[in-house]
Amino acid sequence: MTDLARLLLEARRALATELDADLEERGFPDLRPGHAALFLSIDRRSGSRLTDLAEHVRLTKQAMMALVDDLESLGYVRRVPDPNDARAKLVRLTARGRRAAAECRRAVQSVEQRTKRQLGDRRFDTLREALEELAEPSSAEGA
Amino acid sequence: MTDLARLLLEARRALATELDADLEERGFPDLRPGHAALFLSIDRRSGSRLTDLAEHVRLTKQAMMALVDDLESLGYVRRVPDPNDARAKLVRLTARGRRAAAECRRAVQSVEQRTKRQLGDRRFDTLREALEELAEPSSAEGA
DNA sequence: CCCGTATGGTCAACCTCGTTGACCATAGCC
DNA sequence: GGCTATGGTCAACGAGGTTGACCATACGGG
Repeated sequence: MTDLARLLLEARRALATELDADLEERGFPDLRPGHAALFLSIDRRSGSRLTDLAEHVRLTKQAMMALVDDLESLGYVRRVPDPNDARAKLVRLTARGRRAAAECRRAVQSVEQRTKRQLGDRRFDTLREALEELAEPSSAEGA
Repeated sequence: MTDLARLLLEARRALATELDADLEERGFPDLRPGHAALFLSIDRRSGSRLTDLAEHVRLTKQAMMALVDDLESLGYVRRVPDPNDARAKLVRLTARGRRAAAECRRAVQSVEQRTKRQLGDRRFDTLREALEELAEPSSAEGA
């Protein structure tokens, strides 16, 4: 079991490393896998709220904040006030951000395709399914 | 893909949390899942070298050191000089350590059994297999 | 016998990815 | 008009690792 846990960690790291390398090849060495998830979730036109992004990616808003801070300081994203809610801000892609988002999609696609090829569609699906079941909080019930 | 990575993380966390809770119920609230791996790897009679433990668990020796430091300060383990090699030390279970190790084995077994039941043996095996393939460094080749 | 290299353990610094807790400002209901 | 809920933010921390540098001992070859 401890090795299962370790395998989960290592598999994740392998995937992350691969995506990272892919992103770098595409000219975005400053983007890390975590950012990609944000790029895939953000609304391309109007932008998205921090809270919505966090929820979509299943992160705390604080964690999402850190990602947005990164991307903002790198010039991929800008925070603009939400016209409909003075508390909120919209995280909006800059022109550069739109390019990056597009490459992220491709990079993610590419890794996913390769993984599917490596594993075969059936095992890939089984893997995802099994992980979803394990990841559910309900797993650890029943003392 | 980014969600696959996330699932790997979450699945791992779920497993770790479950093991942690199990360990606590067994009276070892100060043990964390990382320690369990050590307990499962250590030679119960003569003890094991740090390097061997690290290798067995696929950790750097520095990371293993931290675990051993923990367990030593908690009184589960002692470092004794290796009679066959003045450079080396043997990490040896104390009496308390032996009890803890036994409970760790049971806790790990228990989580593993439950997981197998949850997933079914076939999917469990597929999962492990798939993870092993993904975790291999060879996965990310070919730019 | 002595030297160079390999190996075992250790220290220090750092990173990623995430968490919880506390707060403030604005929303929005009654 | 006040009360609670919500959006964003700051600060601190934790787990679980990594790399790099080092020192002492081991061990093989001249």
